[in-house]
Amino acid sequence: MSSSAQKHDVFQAIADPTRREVLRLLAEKERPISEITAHFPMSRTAIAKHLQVLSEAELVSGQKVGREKIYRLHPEPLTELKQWLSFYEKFWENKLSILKHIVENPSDHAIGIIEREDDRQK
Amino acid sequence: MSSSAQKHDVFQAIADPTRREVLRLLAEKERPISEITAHFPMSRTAIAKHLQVLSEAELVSGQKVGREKIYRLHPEPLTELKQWLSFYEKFWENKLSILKHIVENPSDHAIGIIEREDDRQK
DNA sequence: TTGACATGAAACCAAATGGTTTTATATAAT
DNA sequence: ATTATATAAAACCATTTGGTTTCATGTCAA
Repeated sequence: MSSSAQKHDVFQAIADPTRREVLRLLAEKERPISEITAHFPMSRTAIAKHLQVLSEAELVSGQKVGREKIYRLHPEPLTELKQWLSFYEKFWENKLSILKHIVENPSDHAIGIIEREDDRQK
Repeated sequence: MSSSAQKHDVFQAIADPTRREVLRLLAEKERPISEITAHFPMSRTAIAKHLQVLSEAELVSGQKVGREKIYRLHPEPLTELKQWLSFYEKFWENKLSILKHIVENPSDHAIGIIEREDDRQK
């Protein structure tokens, strides 16, 4: 895993479940690497690399304090994700609202039958 | 790239820029593989594999019509992304609103503002 | 000052990823 | 019937990814 900047964007950064869990941990509070590592069944080195990826995406930043390196969440880049999502929201919200309408008005979706029944009665 | 189901989730599916562009194209209208391929500088086979990944994440589905396979967008799985994002929204929106407030009221930015906003939330 | 602790850095590795080319098969059009 | 079109499937390949182990370095504590 190289350390050059700009190699990972926010989409790639959140693709990995371990990294998403790291973000969740840092959302609670800032933590040193070893404390983060304690939550996972893998080595400190592996976590350090995940932090590197998150750092390239600018979702976290680390500051050395004494012999520890304290990482903290930096959620702003997620706005890019939100923007990307908003484009698709209209699509699925439309679909879901149609579904919602059917569920809330169970009589409506048999209109054809009802009209035919009315016709018969005439 | 294997074809077994459940191997790719929505987070992985959208991590690749090509796949995001494929989604955008399918948001406009449903299209056969070759029409999608025409928008990219890579082979039809490569695009077919990307469609496979998107299909595993249930973001698209393909239906054979004659000799073509027509793919269409299936945006519902993006709700998972939206839910995941909503957890972090409060963080950055808080930060941005504080910044906005400071920008709009240059006179009264010391610490007091932030502490007062924290108090309101308690 | 001597360990113990927290991290950094490098070498290594297997598997996944993102692409290619080749070959085969079904359908449409002439 | 023949040919062109659209896709499928498989083999192959280089690079990236996600992990490891090992060794070096800086810092805190006794």
